[in-house]
Amino acid sequence: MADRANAPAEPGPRRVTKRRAETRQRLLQAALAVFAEEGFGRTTVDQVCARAGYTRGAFYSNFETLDELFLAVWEHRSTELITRTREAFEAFEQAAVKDVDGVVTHLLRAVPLDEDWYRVSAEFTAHALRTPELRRVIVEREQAIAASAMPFLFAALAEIGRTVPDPEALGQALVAVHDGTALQCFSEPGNTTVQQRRTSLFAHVITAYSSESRQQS
Amino acid sequence: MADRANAPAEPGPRRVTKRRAETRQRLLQAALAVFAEEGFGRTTVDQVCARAGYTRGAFYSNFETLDELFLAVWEHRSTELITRTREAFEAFEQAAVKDVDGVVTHLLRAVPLDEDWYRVSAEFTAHALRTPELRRVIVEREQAIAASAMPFLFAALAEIGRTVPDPEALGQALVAVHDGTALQCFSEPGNTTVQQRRTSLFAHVITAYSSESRQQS
DNA sequence: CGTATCGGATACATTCGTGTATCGAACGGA
DNA sequence: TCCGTTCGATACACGAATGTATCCGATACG
Repeated sequence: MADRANAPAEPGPRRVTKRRAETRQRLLQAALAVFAEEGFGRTTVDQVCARAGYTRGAFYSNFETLDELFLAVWEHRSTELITRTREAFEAFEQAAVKDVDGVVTHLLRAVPLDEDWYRVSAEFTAHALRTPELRRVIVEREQAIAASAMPFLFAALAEIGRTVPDPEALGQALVAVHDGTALQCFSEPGNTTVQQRRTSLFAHVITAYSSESRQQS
Repeated sequence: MADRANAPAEPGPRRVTKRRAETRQRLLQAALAVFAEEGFGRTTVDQVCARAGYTRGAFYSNFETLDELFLAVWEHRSTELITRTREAFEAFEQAAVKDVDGVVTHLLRAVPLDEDWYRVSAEFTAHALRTPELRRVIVEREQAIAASAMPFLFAALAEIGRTVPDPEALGQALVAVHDGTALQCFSEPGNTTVQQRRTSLFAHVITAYSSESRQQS
């Protein structure tokens, strides 16, 4: 009650220590792995902690409920992937692209296909649709993805003399195509045809949503 | 032990009665609803039985495990949807289509968007990726979908003078687009723009994967 | 260094779900 | 109508996961 220091009615932990951040991090990492293996719904607090090298005490000291952890894991990992993608794009900066296929190659190389992540996000998606306050989280994330990747795509297209009349429509289309084709690739891992079709679907969509402007830069 | 009648070492129930089929059916139906609401992973045997108006005895008399029920529900519902779609197509038989947009309209009207089903199948998908012997089930289903719907699509396209060079590629592309856009529609229910974009994405893809042959029929 | 707070470990009580074994009623065949 | 079989209900025992309360080692700070 009689807190003298800087305690303005904040019930959270007063001083966030270094150790705490480390623990939290390891729990997030472990949870992602366990969710991918067991499924969120069948995952137990103990499994996550064991995989991270803790006991259940660590969990209850950092999270209230498994749902909270699920959300944290998903947000953490998805921002991580967005960052990684942007970095990959920046690395391509000066690489020359000649045509739409070249753009697609870049795009697909920057956007990784991660089966573990697919499993987890598929289940999170279903979970979010069941939880009203989580719906917005999903659309925000999709917008963030588009906002982060599109500029690079435009730049690449501009290089080959193409412009995009309706950027948002293309963004939405590409996200849909990415999500939809991901499953196909995972369910037939060895099948190269599926992956080629994925590539050409991207090419077709990008072509359809962009138009030849004039000269190449 | 000393079974005299027609018991050729078959451990399953000898005579499948009418009541049994009815029970099974109601369990499947109830399970679908509960899975959609609670998620498969968090669903309990008792919840399913209660919703169907039974007690747990009914379940254990019809299924071994929840996983088995999950698979049964998914297979039942997805074949049901395939049938329904084909019927919808057949009803359109003589309706006149003028252009690609007309074809898309038909297509989207025949293929329903069902959020409950999306939730369940998303989770089933993740579940199947975790379970080696279920991967093939998914690809088989996707092939069945394509095989069932494509003929109608070709017929409609033929009517407006278009042919499809690579049918399988188009089938795969459309399934991917359907799956990918479904989530977008569900996460922003009120947003009509999203749905329009979905429609035009279908149109673009169909256009890109078909070519003008000659005259209309 | 010494001390106070923090963070994770441990122990405990409790709830919840499962699987099985048994019972009784409905059903189907003659 | 009667009898045997089937199917779902009920009861029970067990295991597993949760949440909390408490303890002790680690860490930050003066």
